[in-house]
Amino acid sequence: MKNRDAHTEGPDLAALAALLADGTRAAFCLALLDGRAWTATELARHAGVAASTATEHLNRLVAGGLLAEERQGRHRYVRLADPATAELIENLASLAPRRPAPPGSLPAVNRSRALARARTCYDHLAGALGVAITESMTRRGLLDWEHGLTLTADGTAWLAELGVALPPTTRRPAVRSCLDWTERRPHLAGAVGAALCAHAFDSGWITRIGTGRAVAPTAAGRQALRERLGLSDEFCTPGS
Amino acid sequence: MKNRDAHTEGPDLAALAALLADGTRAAFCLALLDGRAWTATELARHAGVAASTATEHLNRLVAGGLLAEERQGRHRYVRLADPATAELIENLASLAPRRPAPPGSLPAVNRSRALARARTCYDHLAGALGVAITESMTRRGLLDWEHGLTLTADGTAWLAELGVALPPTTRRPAVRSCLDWTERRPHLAGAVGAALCAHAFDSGWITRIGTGRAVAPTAAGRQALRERLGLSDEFCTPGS
DNA sequence: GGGACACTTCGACGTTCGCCGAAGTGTCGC
DNA sequence: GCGACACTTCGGCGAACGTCGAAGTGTCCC
Repeated sequence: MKNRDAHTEGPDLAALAALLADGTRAAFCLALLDGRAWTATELARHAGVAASTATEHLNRLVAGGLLAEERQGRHRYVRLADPATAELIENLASLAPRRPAPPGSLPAVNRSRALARARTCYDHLAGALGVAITESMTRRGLLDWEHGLTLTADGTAWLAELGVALPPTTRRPAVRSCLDWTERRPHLAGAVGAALCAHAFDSGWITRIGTGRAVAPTAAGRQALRERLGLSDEFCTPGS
Repeated sequence: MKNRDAHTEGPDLAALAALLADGTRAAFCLALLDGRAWTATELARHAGVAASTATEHLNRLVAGGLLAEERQGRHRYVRLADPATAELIENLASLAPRRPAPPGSLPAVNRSRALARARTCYDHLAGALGVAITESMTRRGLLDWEHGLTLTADGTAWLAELGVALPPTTRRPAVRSCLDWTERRPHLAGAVGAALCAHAFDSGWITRIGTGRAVAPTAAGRQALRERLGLSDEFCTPGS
């Protein structure tokens, strides 16, 4: 009989990691990083598996606490359970090895490029656009990284001037650095990152591309980003 | 043939999670969160597996990039690859379900209590002591959480007065919040958290308990923590 | 030089898991 | 009320994985 010190009370790391240690379940979680709710059938199609397979995987992810579900008639909607879960998926994604592009698939390459340009990372902006916004805010003194990441007084005023509504003080950090796994540089997350992203959608600055989590700035958005943050059009044009 | 949108270019989340989705490999990684290097035999004993099993698991963890290895004679030492890996394990541990204590095992309960009181969390202090230090620094205006976690000017001066050497500006965040999985409240991580922990060891304020990652303050440490941070003795006494 | 120690390799074994199709249930819309 | 749709349940199948012991290799110390 083994004497297993390792299995005393503590976090069951293996149980949590096992939830994500499967290509289909991982694909579901990455898809849900767009912040929206998907139906079981949508996720099955996205991952290329049978509906029965999708049901079984979703049951495990919900039971394990990573997803939350909601029934509407004959549809089963699921979403990531909470921001902490999204942050975990983001962290894992930033450290995970990259899967190479399948050779010769132009649609797939275009999708990857669109994701790299601009996407939602659960509830904030990511991709080259998200990183550019973060760097511009830093240059303009709205964010300060020197003694930890903080929103400066200028930053608070700037958000108020934009009409960005921050939620009342919560347990959630106001600003958080999120390592962008396509750009390999940080973009802004946390409550401020989420509020800025919501504002960008609400103001019609950005719009979704297709059904994925890629987004693109609109003409009004390009103008606003140029005026408010001095971003050049390179971050704002559709790629070729 | 399936049409798997999900398997286009992107992070291979499942491959990374699979590295940790096993009780033995998870136990290795949690043990290595003490920040030290362990030999293969020590890890095998800790996890209660045969040496051959340990070798095979370590090979996978090294190949997967989570561990780094070093040979010294007939000993194979391994450690966590870098702070980013440690942070990932910490994040997973804080969200993982808790494994209940085995019934009636007094040694195991004592080990859990010791870990909850004070331990190293890779390179910074965790447990009730780590959380208390963080809360006291916040009360005294050395840390500010309101617009993102930042070390204040008072905090920088305080560290200088203590003789805590901060590394030159690096890519690593100066301060980072780490959710303590025993206390369920945040403790201080990042470069400042690491420097404070190193100072506590160097100054003889804390000492390791046995071979695990539990630590305990010394008499000198208790006095220093009382004088410098106003911590009461409840955080500093060995449990009963 | 030889014995002990730390670790590795590999084949065998048992278990677990992902997948699917078929049959079923619950919901909607005509 | 019935057909279509979304989803679920379950048994079967094949693959993958963790474990170990035995045999082996490399290192140390007497």
